[in-house]
Parts: sequence; structure tokens; C-alpha cells
Amino acid sequence: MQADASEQQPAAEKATEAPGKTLLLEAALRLTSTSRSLSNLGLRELAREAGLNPNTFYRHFKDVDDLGLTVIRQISTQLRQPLRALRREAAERAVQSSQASAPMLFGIDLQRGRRVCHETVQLFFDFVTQNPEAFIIGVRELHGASAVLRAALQEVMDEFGADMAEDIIAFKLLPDMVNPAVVRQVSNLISRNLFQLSLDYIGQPERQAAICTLAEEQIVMLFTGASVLQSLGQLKLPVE
Amino acid sequence: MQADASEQQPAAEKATEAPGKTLLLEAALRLTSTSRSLSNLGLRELAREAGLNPNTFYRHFKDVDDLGLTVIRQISTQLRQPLRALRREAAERAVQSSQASAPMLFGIDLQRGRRVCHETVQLFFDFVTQNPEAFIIGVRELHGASAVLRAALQEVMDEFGADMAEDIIAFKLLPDMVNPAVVRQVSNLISRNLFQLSLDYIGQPERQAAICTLAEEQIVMLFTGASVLQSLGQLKLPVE
DNA sequence: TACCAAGGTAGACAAATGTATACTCGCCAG
DNA sequence: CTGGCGAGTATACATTTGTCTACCTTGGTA
Repeated sequence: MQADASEQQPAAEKATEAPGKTLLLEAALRLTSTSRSLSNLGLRELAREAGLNPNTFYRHFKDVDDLGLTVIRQISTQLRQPLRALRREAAERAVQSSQASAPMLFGIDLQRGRRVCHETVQLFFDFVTQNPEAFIIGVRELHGASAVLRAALQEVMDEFGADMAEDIIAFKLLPDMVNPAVVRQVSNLISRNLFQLSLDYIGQPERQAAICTLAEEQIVMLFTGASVLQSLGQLKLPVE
Repeated sequence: MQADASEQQPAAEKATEAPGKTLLLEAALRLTSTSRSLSNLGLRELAREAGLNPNTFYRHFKDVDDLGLTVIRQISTQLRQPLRALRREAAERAVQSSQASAPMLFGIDLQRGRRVCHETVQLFFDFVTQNPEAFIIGVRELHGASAVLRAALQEVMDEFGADMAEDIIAFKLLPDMVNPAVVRQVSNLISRNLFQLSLDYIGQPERQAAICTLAEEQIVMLFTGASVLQSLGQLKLPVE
């Protein structure tokens, strides 16, 4: 058994992947988003779907869990930057038509908040439509049976939440007074919730408009609640 | 093999069930809450865990999905009334120490809201500790791979949300002005979120206190946000 | 040229799974 | 006593699964 020394794949694009590996990963996406769950995909079933010999699996993955982790990493990089870009675009769009004297409420500019929120939600769900499998798998495995995959996805979700908090602060979507820890907490909640809603969005095309406004309202509520409570000194800080 | 037929089953609600059926259902609970997911429990694995012959399964269930539905129904009835009772108790507890002149904010009595919220969350998580499997399975299958089970649990969750909305209105936890539809929406969100948090609560015993206050803060934020926005006429009503 | 490792295939095997048929046992009705 | 019936068991079988060992093909390179 010769231990492979050249396994390291730094940060480069994965254009130079073995064809079989890619086929297997795509097969996993296909199977998981419809019927099965990552944790208990059969290795033969996988190969069959990919049109490959069962043993080819072993050339690239150790376990099914190994493949699962790869899929999750792939999803993470597939979603993370696009989501940030999307928020940046939404913020820019919403800034365009900002009048000088907006009614302020507890340090929050409701009009602007609404616009940013609207744009973000819009772009978010468009993005969901473009990458349905990623979201399906993400949410499914986040509560799935495999502890390993769950932990991995939990981490990914935390990253998403942290990104969002960072952007909120950078774009001043919440008044400065609001504690960063609170912002993180709110962001986590929102991002969790948006992911959940994304499943409804995918699964119930006839309710898509309703889901959009639902998401919007929920976000605005949270922002408002956080601002008001903070400005009244009524917010307990989250503890570690 | 041959044992006396006297009652030695403490947790048996359905006294007139076949013993084998109950054993299988309990086995399903055990397996699902640790390793597997309801959707793809092996029928032999199940029987093995229950200490029964594989074929006994067929005497009581048609599919594994059939068993899954039974488990879900069982969970639903196991949680629903207790959760309502728990809210009632929390409301009573919190009412005890209500002073006359509480500071009002947009029609909401923050002190009282906090107290009710605190008590509810407290009792809720106690309840979670007493029925961990139910919550684990609930959340897991809600996003699981089987469409049938998903739909069933979605319905159950909607019922929980509706219950909560009803109670909120009955106990006047939100000002009258807040539209019932909004209350339902907020309730759904909170109940979804509480269920999610219940998994964290079970899985990370060292963070239980933090999770409690987290849940509290989130609920208070939502309530505040909803009240403030409604009183400013800034809430879009949810559409069907 | 010859070599060699990576990617892919073929065939075999024990183990496990879902399911069908046939048996046993206790129970209550007639 | 007997005969059906619900609940549980025993055995059997085809299929599917994970995994092992061995072989083939390719492209680069010493």
C-alpha cells in the first residue's frame, strides 16, 4: 500500500478532477435531492447512477461519509461567496433611491431597511432556484442522522451567519448601538430560517410569492425588535 | 419465552395494543434517535432491536413508511396537549406577580412578556429533556428524505403553530391590535425555531443555559418587532 | 525503450435484506 | 371438543450490498 503524497489540492479550481470522481459527486447530488439522504446512499447505487463500476468509488473515496463531506465542502464553496455578492448587490440597489430625510425609528431607517431586505430576499430566492440541490442537501443533512455530516454543516451554517452579521455591520443595516453579539445572533436566526424557507420555496412553486413576503416580514420584525429592545436597554446579551 | 401475562409495561399508553407492535415502535424510537433516520430503517434491523422475528413486522405494518407514520402520529399526540398545558401553566405563573403600573411600549407590557416568555421557555426545555426522542425524530423527519413523512410532520408542526397562536391571543400576550394572521405567522416561526433549538439543547448539554436565554431573546425580539411594526402600520399582511 | 502509477473494469464472496410459505401456540365462540 | 383467528416463529430464497484480489488502459517520464 503506497500512501499517496500528492493528494493536496490547495485552493485551485477543481477543473482538473478525475472524471469519475465528478460523475460520482454529481450522481450523489441527483440522488440525494430527490429520494435519498446523503448518509445512507449505497455505494453501488451511487456507481450505478453514475454509470460506473462499483469499485471506482474506492479510487476516490474511503466511505460514503467521506463522499458526503466532499459534497458538503463543495456546497459550501458553491454558496458562500455568491451569497455575499448577492447581499452586496442588494445593498447597492437599495442605496440608489435613498432620500435625505427618512423617518427614523429608534435609530433605524425603516424605508431603507425594507428596501435592502426586499432586494436581498429577492436575490436570495432567485439563487435558490438556480441551486436547488445544494439547499435541499444542506438543510436535510443539517438535521440528518450522521453526526459527522451534521457537525460539518453546522459549521458551514455558522460561517454563513457570521458572513451575514459582518455585512449587516458593514452596510449599517442596523444602528451602531446594536451590540455585535446581538447582530450575530439575529443573523444566525435569519440565515437558519431562510434556509428552511428555501425548501418550501423549492417544494411549493405556487406559494413562492407568499414565501418571499413572509421572509421579508420576518426579517424586518427581527431587525425592528432588536433595535427597539437594544435602545431601551432591554436586551440580554448572549452568553457563551 | 413463556412469561406471565401480568402488566409490567409502565410507559404503555395504549393498553390494548399488541405487545409486538409496541416493541417495534419503541425499537424504532431507540434506533432513530441515535443512529438512523425513520425513512430507511431496515425491517430486519427493527425486529432485531425489538427482539422479535422479522416477519412479526408484517403482522402490524405494511411498509416502513407505515410504521413511520404511526410513530409520527404517536409523537404528535404525545407532545401536543402537554405543550398547551405547559403554556397555560407558564402564563399563570407569570401573572402572579403582575404589578399595576407596568411600562407600556406600543401596547405591549414588556415586563409581563418577558416573564411569560421566560417561564414558557423554561418549561419547554424541561419537556424536551423528558422526551428527547420525540423532538429528535420530529425535526429530523421534518426535513428528511421521505416525502410522506415530511408532509405528515409539516402538518403536525402547523398544528403546533396554530395552538400557540391561539394561546397567545387567549392570554393576551400581544396587543389586540396585532392582526391574527400576523400572530399565526410569528407563532409558526417561533415554534419552528424552538424545535430546532431543542436539538441543540439535547446535543450540547453544556450550553443549555445559553440556549434558553437565546430562545427567550429571540421570542421577545419577534414579539416586540411585530407589535411595533403593526402599531406603525408597517406590516404587510401575509397572503395566501 | 521500459516502467509505473492513476483511473477504471471484471469477477467473486460472505453477509444482509425483503418477502413468501408454512408452522406453532393461546384464546374465545359455537 | 373443535375450529377459526390473532400473534409470533422457522425456514427458505432471490437480490442486493460492501469489499477483496486481480487485471486492463493510459499518459508521462527516467
